[in-house]
Amino acid sequence: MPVTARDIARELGLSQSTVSRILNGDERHRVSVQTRERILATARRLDYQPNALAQSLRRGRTNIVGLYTNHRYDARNDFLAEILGGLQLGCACHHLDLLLHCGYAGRTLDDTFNALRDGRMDGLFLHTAPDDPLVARLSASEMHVVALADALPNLPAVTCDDADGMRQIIDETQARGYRRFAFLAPQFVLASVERRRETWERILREQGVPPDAARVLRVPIEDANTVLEELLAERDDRPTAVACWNDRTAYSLLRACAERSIRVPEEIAVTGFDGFLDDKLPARRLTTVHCPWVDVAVQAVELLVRGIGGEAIPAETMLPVTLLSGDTL
Amino acid sequence: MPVTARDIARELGLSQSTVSRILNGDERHRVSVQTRERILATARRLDYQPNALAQSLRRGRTNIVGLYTNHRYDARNDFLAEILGGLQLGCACHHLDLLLHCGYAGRTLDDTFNALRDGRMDGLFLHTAPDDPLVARLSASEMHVVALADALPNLPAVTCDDADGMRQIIDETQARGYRRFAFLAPQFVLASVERRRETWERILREQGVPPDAARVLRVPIEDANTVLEELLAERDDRPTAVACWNDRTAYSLLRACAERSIRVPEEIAVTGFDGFLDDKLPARRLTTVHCPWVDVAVQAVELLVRGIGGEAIPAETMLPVTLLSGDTL
DNA sequence: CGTCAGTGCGCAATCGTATGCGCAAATTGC
DNA sequence: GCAATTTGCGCATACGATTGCGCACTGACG
Repeated sequence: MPVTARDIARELGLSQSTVSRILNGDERHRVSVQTRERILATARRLDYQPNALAQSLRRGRTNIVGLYTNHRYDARNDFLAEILGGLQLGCACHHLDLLLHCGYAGRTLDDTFNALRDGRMDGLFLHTAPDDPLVARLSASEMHVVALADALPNLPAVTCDDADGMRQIIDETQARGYRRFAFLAPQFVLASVERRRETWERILREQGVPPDAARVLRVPIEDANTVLEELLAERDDRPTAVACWNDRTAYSLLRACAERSIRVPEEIAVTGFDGFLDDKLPARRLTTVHCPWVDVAVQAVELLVRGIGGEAIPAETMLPVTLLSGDTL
Repeated sequence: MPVTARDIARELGLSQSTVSRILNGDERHRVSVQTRERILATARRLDYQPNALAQSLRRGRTNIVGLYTNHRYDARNDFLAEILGGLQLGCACHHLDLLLHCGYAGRTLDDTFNALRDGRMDGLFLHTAPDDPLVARLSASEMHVVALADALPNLPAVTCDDADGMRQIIDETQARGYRRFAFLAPQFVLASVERRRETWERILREQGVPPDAARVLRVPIEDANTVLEELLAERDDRPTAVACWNDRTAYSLLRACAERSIRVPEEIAVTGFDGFLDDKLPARRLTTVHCPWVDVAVQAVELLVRGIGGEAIPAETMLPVTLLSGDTL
């Protein structure tokens, strides 16, 4: 059995409340120096560790923040790894720990929502689709929430300036004289991706590119190859500049090109988005946009902490991105 | 303010204990059907959600398990991503959530240890070095712990059969006639890596390979290139078959070879270890050993749950690995 | 009519800590 | 020497749930 504050009190013939006050350094409560020392010594000797549950229950504060995402953690999703690393960094600064909600199969929306508001955490980071019903439930609740990477309705968010990144890619692509374009988007909906796509479409339209020379293709996350090969199999009006929604998709495309002996960037230009993949991979250096996801997460922690502290926090915090020039454009 | 069980009781003129029993489906406590219905209806109407902290405090069970690792979560560490995905899967089956301990700068060993035993979690997954002082502290404590991927002294572990994987690699390498060997190990100590290295050294020794034809090189995790280039710069007795401790290191080596126009596998054979990196990367197919880290994590959850339930659990659970044949050997 | 089983529910302690308030003893002030 | 203050600490309750035990009432049965 763990040692409690009451054990210390009993041992010294004091009351539990006095022990508690000493251990918390309560200045308003006067205690003799000897008593203080005895309490501290005994606590050390008995290897006392306050019960965090009892403290949280009483204080109304757990020092735990949660992360909910509808995506899977795996090696394919290096984005989440970056976010997680950043959250860990940020949380460490504020002595917070991070609770990952593990949704079980057959859970309902209510189950999930309830698990997120049962008092175990002070605040929540959210990464999901804008139409996830959870978003509405959470924004209507008392919960402190910060959305990560993608803006969500009625919730504060920390994002990257995707639109600017996409603009830089297009400028560069146009400057090099490419004229037939494609954008590879995922099949699921992410606000940031849609923002990139919209920017891409708008700029090309503004520059007078005809609609049939600016195609958007939806790529399934698990099996990208089919779509990519169909794309490359086209003979005559195959796109010459393909902007991919993320680096992984770009790498898949590069591989497909290599297999068909299509020269990059001579015959086709390829660009990615994210820019955190290890450049030590035995791959060519991809032209991409670096999104500072670690910083995004760190910022998000700052905001959530301020939100929990009662401050108002800005609706959207957008971090700048930078173009990484490789040799695929 | 959240609704409590007392609120429901007050609303209905009942006692809080009756409300609690109904909501927990306590069969031994007889209650009229009408009362039961009224309680359930009111709970629904008031959108009641029991406070998890109070429940945990009383029940002595939090349904939270922790993960402690001394490594960073980031895109370079896809191993952790796999583990995390597996833990999430396993936890979901048992309605557990996962608490990531975020160590803050300047924390002492005691701080960390105390944070792990303050009652917030029922058990812990551990991934660290065998000489981490935390290991001894934890194995001496009452905490339920399962080590992940690497065996740790006096703690149950779930691992992969690295030795067998390494044996398969060596058999294949020898069969193809390579005669000068090197093993690339990381600079930090991981039990599983040392096991791979020992197997590698032992088998080569058994097969009569002279010691100077079986070299072990320690590679710094952050800057592998220097070591790799020194290795490749050697002219005459450069190794012809290099076994890397993981896939990332192997990919780095492949890249270094490509830059120096060294043909793989004609001039040098390269093998990896882990086998979960996306084969959609624009890289050649690496010969490697697939370690089922997701399954390892899922197994670990099963064991931890049984340990928490009071069952004795086996000291080491070793999962089989499989050789993935690429074209680099 | 007394008893006994069964029904329906509440009292109160407990988990371990935090904290407002009060009270006795010691000290000070005049 | 008496009041006023200060020192040093404990009582009791709260946080929100779980749970052993007991009590009142009802109906049945002999």
